[in-house]
Amino acid sequence: MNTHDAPSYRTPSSFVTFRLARLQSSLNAQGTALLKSKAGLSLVEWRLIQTLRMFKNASLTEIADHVQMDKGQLSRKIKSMVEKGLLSANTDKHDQRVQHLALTPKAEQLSAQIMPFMEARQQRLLADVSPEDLEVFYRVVDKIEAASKYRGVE
Amino acid sequence: MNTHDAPSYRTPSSFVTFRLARLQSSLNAQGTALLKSKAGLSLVEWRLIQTLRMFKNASLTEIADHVQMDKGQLSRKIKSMVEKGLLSANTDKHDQRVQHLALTPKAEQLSAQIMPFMEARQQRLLADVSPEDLEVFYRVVDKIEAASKYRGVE
DNA sequence: ATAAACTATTTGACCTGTCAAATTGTTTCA
DNA sequence: TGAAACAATTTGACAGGTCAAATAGTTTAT
Repeated sequence: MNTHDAPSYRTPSSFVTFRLARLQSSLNAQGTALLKSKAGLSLVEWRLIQTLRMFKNASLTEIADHVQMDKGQLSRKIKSMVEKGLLSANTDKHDQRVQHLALTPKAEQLSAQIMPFMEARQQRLLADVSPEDLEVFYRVVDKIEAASKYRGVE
Repeated sequence: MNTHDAPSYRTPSSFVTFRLARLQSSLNAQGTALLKSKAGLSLVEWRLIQTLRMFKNASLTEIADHVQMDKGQLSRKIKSMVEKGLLSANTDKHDQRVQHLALTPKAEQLSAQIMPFMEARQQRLLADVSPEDLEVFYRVVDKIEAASKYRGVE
């Protein structure tokens, strides 16, 4: 139907960033579909729930640090999750600006209900990866992430 | 300032997907900043330019396949890039639905101008990664990506 | 005590990503 | 041929992401 020219020099996917972007896009789609079908949650909601399961009573700013998410987005999302009955917020005694957030029983229960599916998914994703390779993989991810903080000055 | 409870069981970042999402978010921010400062391009524009440098005269659908991008988004983006003078489109002789897209000289020139910075960036990102580790890394990325196509049926 | 500096959160504006339906052109096949 | 099936692209609606400015509360330093 069409004839592409042969790759003249560097292909887009020889950029790590291209590969990772494509991977991420595919993972997002899979995660979104799974969460929606199993629990009617969005990926962001799932992430917040897991983060709060781990860092109990965290504030918006603390969550933002952990999940690397925009505070504006977070503010709105938290609001909607409180309205949906997934999160409860109560004001810090000493600093009235900060709200400590916690999961409601409803959210805890939803989380417990989906967790098996999400863990099964993780295992499927890594099914063919040996422990040694996985270790290398994480190490490389860490290195790339560290380098991605750099903002060039040249 | 606050006391987190100790991680009770599984931390969010023990999910590969969390780690990758965070990495991606950081890479996006870096790439966006670099492209904006060096050439006033968005990440998506850069990606399209590179894709068209590689697959000359590709159509929207072909590009969508390569970069794994939504056709709707692509349609709008292409339109705006044509308006900006970055892309030229001409209709296929045999099928009037398809437009073959190509870079304008302006886009070629912009691309050449930024390429050194983008390549330098890639090298910085991978500076501390040995070739062997990188190979393992890419293999794992491929495996995860393959597994991410799966849509569970349970 | 109080103005200035700082911090947490919210809000507004705007761009990107995703899904589904609509539109337009092409092919198949009775 | 011409209706049905198909394919490429566009459009609409809406969630997610990013940036910057606004708001509200707290701390610091005089």
